[in-house]
Amino acid sequence: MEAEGLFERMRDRTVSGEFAPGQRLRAETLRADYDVSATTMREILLRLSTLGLVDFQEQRGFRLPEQSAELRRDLTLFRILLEAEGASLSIRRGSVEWEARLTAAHHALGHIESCVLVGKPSPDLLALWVRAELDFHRTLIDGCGSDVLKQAHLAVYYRFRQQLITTDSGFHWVPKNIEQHRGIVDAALDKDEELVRERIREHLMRNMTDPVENYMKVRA
Amino acid sequence: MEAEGLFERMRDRTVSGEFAPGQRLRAETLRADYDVSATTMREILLRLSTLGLVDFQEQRGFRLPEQSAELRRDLTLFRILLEAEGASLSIRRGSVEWEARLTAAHHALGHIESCVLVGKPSPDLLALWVRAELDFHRTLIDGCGSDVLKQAHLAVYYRFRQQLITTDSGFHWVPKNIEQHRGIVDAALDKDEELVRERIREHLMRNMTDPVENYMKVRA
DNA sequence: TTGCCCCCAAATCTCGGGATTATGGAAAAA
DNA sequence: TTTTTCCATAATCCCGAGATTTGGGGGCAA
Repeated sequence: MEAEGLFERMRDRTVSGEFAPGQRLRAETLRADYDVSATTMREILLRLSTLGLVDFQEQRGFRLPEQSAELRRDLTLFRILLEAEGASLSIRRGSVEWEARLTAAHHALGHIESCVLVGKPSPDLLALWVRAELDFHRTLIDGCGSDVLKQAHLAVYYRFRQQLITTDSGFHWVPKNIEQHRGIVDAALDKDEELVRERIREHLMRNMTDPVENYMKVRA
Repeated sequence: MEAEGLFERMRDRTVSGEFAPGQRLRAETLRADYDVSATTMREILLRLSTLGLVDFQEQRGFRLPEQSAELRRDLTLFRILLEAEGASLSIRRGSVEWEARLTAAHHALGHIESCVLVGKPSPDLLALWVRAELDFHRTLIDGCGSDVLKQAHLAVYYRFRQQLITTDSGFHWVPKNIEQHRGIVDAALDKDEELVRERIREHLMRNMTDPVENYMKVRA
């Protein structure tokens, strides 16, 4: 079976909220889901552990990382560093094609968030939103010209998402999210690097200032 | 056999210059070096590929990444971003214990570089220098309080080192290196964040401005 | 009751083999 | 001579099973 698709699918599962923090991930159990051997599944889990999406201890197996406010804060600050720098570089390099893609990604994300506002929060809609949000933030730094930065950002994004699998079921933060995204795009199109940095910082900081008590688990 | 030690040993080999850029890394061949099976070695190589230290293509095996000036530039700029930010944060948090460790790491590195100046460049001395240089740059950001930043820095450092395995055999750059390291430490002890950032940038930029033609392969 | 040690069930780790796929050279056609 | 096709060789990839280690429960002594 194609191992590369397996890797991405398992990566998505580790950040989707399907597993609880600290839960053991037994290769022998997961193997049945894709009809592969335990060895192959172990391979996947080892690779995920290199990215920090799975905890691995020799002779003691795999488990999902525990949640921690400090790690959440750490990942948030690092995302701010990378996205602020990446967006700033993207602006400085000034590609019209990048601006077009950014507005497109923002439009798609905004559309989904509008749907969230009126309709009921369904798991499908949440999945769509997660994908659109990732696409938006990746596009934001996509013109920076540094593959290394983009690669590091993607890795930290997944860890960040994993730490936030307990997300608000009421979507009460959506209005402010729409406003912040628009603000970032506007500042980017104005080529105001400092303002973009500040608004990215403000936008990502939200995840830390909102009290954890307001969050509810969403499991598939 | 203990797989964790294997991983670190193979990681060091991929950045030591033992293998040529683009060289194939056959699990079946490498397995003999540690008396393990090809499966175990494949596991190690897969993990290294996640870190970017080994190229992996399905059904086409593993190989050492090619050298490229663009990648070297990219890694350098990213190191500057992380080290400047990490050092700045370390200064801001102002731990006396961190300052002590920084001066200690600088002293150790300076001692080795002094030996390099007088003696002949031996492979052992080169290995000592590599270790001391890594230790110095890790210590520089060690007080930043962000495990995520430190982890990302270590990962990019290894990729950077791998791209520079073709290092100057004459060590003609050592005097300037000593001067730059001292300048960074002095600025750090003065708690001058901006100066530290500028000197880190200058120090790391050296690896890009020096023409590649001046470098000679050093193989064990 | 408490603490320590031993033993057994369960899980992990490693291995060699077999199925699948890429590679490279030779032969045939243009 | 150059290009294309084909096939033998060699490597990769995946699997099931055996060897090794961990964790926990029961027994014995204090």
